Amino acid sequence: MLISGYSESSSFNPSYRQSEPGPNGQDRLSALFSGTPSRRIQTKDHVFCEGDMLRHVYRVEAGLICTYRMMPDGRRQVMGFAFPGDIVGLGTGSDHNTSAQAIRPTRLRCLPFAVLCEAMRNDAELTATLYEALAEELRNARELLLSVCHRSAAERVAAFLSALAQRNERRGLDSSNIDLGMTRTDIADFLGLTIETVSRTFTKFRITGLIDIAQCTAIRIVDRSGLERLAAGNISRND
Amino acid sequence: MLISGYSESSSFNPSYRQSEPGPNGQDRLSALFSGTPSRRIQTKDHVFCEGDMLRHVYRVEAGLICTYRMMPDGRRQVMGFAFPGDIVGLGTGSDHNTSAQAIRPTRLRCLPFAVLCEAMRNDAELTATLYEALAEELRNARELLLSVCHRSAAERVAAFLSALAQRNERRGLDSSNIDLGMTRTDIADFLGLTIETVSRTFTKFRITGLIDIAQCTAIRIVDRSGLERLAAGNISRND
DNA sequence: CGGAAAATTGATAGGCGTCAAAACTCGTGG
DNA sequence: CCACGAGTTTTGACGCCTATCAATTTTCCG
Repeated sequence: MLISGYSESSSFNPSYRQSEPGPNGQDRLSALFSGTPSRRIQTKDHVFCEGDMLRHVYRVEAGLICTYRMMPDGRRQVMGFAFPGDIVGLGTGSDHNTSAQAIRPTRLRCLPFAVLCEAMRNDAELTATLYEALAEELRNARELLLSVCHRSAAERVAAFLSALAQRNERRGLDSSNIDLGMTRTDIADFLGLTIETVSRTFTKFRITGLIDIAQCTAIRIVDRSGLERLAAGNISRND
Repeated sequence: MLISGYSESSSFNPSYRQSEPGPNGQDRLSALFSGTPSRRIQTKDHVFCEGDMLRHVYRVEAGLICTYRMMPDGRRQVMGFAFPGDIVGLGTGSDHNTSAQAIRPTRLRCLPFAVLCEAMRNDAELTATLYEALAEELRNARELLLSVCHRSAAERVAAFLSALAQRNERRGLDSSNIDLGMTRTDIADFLGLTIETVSRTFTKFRITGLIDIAQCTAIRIVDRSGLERLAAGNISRND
């Protein structure tokens, strides 16, 4: 399972750009962002809402953003979490089709969409990079769909924790001690479960020795391979 | 709910291309396809498989394609159905991340990916069109995620039938008499249900007067607004 | 310290998956 | 034209997983 839908550096793979190994689109995107003003927002503040006109594209500098959509009946589907380095707001039409909300104090850089469009018009490399970022989004959305549709609660939570561990690993952080940074509600809405089920599953993992829970939001992974086997569906559901 | 993940003409909305109303990228894409050879495949034949190298992009001329991914445990998630006019195979990295299989005799046009890339490198309009097609994919994947995660079986099936009716309507076809063209298994794997549940739901809809089932694959919609209310979740689940 | 929000734990019920069998569809060949 | 058989669909019985409702405990800040 992938956690963040948005362009994470390590996942770029602009395959259809076969030649021209020179300065790549990612660098150019970084360059675009580096000149922009930064903005600080508090926990629960919205970056944008579903239906808002698309004016800016954002890059998370610090903090944590979650993107979500609401159902007519008031339920919420979290689409992904954007960690520092991730880009939020790409790939919509003229309007945002998700809402984006900070779930802890966050610093963002804001790139006007018009500037990005103008740059894309003159820079095929940059366009290719954004195209790939979007393709990555799509892969993540499909991955999430698979996770949520065809997995038990335990498998979903295990996959979620594994993904966080992998993420920390890629970033050179501690892959055993995970700071969730989000509430049970956020996790539940991401995994298509209820907070009670998420909580019970955490407890079960603690009892079976897969994890340790120091505080609600600080998880220590004790048996990583066990967690990954469970996530992959290789363990009976009544474990 | 949207049925086909892929670029359907009516859904294009290249918002970030603000100027240049001239010949648009869609026309250019059509032009690219019109020179390609066409290929006929039979029901159950694969167009490509998950993990295959990305060599071609396809446009469905006639028939019906379904794209899907497999879970490690053998379960299948249908990602979408591609009807005539839809494009299949976009937006992956260097490999396909879904499989695509004909579920009835189908005719395709095959555009070599290298040709498309070359064209994109020289044609910002075309690139913009493909970018939008990808964004549309992403919207559809998210829509499907919402459908599948937070809706009851009846709501999902109702949404599915409504979407088919809307699709027929947009195409100027009969919006009441729907030819599914797919098996219960395909529908079940798309909606994240079992074939038994799909079948039972169809039966319940027939009994409650929402639909008529002439043959397994030929559905007549009797109470369209009822179906749409149900799809929207506005009716109690024990209806 | 105090109060609100979040998390945990428990009891219960119901929807949907699973297993099983019967009915139906449709293409093939006699 | 009818019969046959494989594949698909329908129907039924049953049980499990998870949502729901409810109460308590813990966490987090002011």
